[in-house]
Amino acid sequence: MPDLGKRGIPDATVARLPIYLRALVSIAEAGETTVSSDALAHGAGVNSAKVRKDLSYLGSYGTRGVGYDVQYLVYQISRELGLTQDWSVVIVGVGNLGHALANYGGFAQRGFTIAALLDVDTRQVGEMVAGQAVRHLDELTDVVATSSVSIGVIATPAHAAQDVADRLVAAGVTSILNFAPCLLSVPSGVDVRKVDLSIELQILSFHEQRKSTAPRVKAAVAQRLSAVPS
Amino acid sequence: MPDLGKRGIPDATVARLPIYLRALVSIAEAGETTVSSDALAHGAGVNSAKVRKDLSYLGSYGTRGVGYDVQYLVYQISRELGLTQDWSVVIVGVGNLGHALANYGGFAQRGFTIAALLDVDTRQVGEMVAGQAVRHLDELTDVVATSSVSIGVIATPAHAAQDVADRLVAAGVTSILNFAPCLLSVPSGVDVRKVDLSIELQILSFHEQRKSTAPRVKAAVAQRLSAVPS
DNA sequence: AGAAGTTTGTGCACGCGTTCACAAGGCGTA
DNA sequence: TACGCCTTGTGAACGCGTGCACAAACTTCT
Repeated sequence: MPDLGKRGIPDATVARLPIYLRALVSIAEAGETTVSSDALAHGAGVNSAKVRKDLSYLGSYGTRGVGYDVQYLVYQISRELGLTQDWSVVIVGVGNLGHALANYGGFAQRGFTIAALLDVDTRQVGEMVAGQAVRHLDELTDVVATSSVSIGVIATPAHAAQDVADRLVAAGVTSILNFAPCLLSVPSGVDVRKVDLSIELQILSFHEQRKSTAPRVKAAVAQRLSAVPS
Repeated sequence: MPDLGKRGIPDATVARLPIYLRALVSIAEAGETTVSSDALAHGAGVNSAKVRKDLSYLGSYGTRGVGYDVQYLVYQISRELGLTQDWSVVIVGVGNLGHALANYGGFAQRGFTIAALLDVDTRQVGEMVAGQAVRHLDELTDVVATSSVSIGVIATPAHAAQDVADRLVAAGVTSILNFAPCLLSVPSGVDVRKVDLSIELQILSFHEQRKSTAPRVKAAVAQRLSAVPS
């Protein structure tokens, strides 16, 4: 039993809350006003026991024999995740990935406002991306102060990432989302999450190789897939 | 003790092997020919006991009193991850994210060859991206067959992702990397890994909120950061 | 050769997360 | 009201992953 001294939600549960949230929005759009743990589990790709246990960490928001009120649950999860307030984000590095992130609609949709796009490349500075002019990295401290930025996104090459992280921390940013393929060193109290595109591919490669070298599995999969050309 | 019936490497270990690999390459570039579990742990951001236990699943490749031979370890990890062979990859969806992925050097560098870039938008088809002409999604089956593609990357909007996944599976792809923010349903035998940009931000939001509502922590962090303006 | 210093490989214990299984509780119907 | 049906909430067991701590093994120095 996790020692929740009144508010200790397990990390594994926190990581699933956004998934539940997305499933709930989808269910709400389908016109449902109430949802069972089983239906939500199906929409989120997990089993129902996990859903019930996860939601129980937030409180007893369900009704036995009925299920959960969709809108109420959306609100409770949003509140728990801190999505009832807006967060200002800076994106550092306006290469291909920076462009993609700046144009990704999923951010604004969930209350994340892009306060600025920054780069060191003077050729990029001034260019319009996603409705904003790219500004120079040296303006970071100003941007963080005036827009109350608490989250920084690093979309630079690996060799520049640590320097950018240091600047972000010095400017007062306490959460960093790092897309650069490298380890970041930050003081305690600053959260870093890492998204690494090539690591995901390498993990797939591992499993793919095992399929190739396990002829029985490979054959079974091939046969089933050819038998049912969905 | 994990039941490794001769070759059962734990998932948690597999997920760390690419990190060790990157750290090892960096160590090799620094001119080191041998490395201790402690040094490798430092480079990978974990503790040394974990490094030793992880590497012990691959075999006894170290020398007591000395450490691990860097080049040999690089080879063994590469082999275990299936990186000693080239993998063909198709990228479906050539929006901002598709562009970023196509131009990301980390793929080719690790033996992942982009066999084709596909899209349904006829305005995109024919455009040159990362040295390749974008082709229409209908050519998927041909591409998979002629280039022996086993990995598909989905970089489309969410509403198109399930259809693309179905097509990939039907064409014979058995591993999928999904960037679309939705749940994919695939037959067993097909591996799916998901990368979701906005979920990561929401997890950061959760922790950021807890910092705000825990004044003691917040104050301590702020004081420490202002005292040491790195 | 022997002793001292290093570093690996691993048995063991602990803790977190998952899953099962069921009691508790609410709804609908007669 | 009483009975049957449905769904939540959770205690308890299990399994995986982590980290400690130490024996085994190799190197270096005297």
